[in-house]
Amino acid sequence: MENRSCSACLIKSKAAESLIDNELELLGQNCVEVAFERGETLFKQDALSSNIIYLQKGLVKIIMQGPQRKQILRLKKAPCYLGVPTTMGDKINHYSAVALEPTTVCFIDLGAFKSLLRLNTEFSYEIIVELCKNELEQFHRCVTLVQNQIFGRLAVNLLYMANTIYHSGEFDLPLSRNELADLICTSRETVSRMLSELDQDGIIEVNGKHIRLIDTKKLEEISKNG
DNA sequence: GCATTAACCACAG
DNA sequence: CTGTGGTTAATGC
Repeated sequence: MENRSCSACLIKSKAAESLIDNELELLGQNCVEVAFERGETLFKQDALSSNIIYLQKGLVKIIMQGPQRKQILRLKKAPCYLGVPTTMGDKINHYSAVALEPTTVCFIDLGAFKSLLRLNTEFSYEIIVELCKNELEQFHRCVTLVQNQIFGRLAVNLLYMANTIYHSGEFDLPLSRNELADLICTSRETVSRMLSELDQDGIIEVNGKHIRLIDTKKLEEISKNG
């Protein structure tokens, strides 16, 4: 197997920035880079997991099969780590990850990852920070989903895509209406209706998957009150 | 009661 | 895969 030269990598994680030469070597010997197309599964719920995944480039959806239906837990954009909780926390994956656009990831051997956590405290620290930020985001998402009405939930997620994922008020939805419904816990019909209603009210412009935010102020209001 | 919200069903592009 | 219309159940004045 060809060794990765992680030291030369230009898209190192913040944690990996703090690794020294021989640690990067260890990482390089124990990781593999893989490219995925849109729709391909990076890892699957219920499968044995023995890798930590570093999402180098791209966008994925994290999904969990519930008792009733599929739930989209959240979208994750590179660069970030995936599967730390599900790989460290149990033998099998508790959720799946599917690419939403061409995506590049590094599969890191769990043993090597654990070694790095022990060897380099700065590395561990950065991993903990990332995990904590994730947990906070999840808590907020949870409260939004439970307490906001659907307009509010939709608005929050449109703003998230514009601000955090695409850094633009104009973007193409990476999800179908159905998936968007799975993300904000509603039905696909309701998503369709709400999008056209926001369009009619001149708050956003909808053209199939293409979205343009027009009245961001209003949308923010809806995201807080609706 | 009456209005609102949102799910479910059916059917058409 | 989407959009729309009708129906219905739950909840709140």
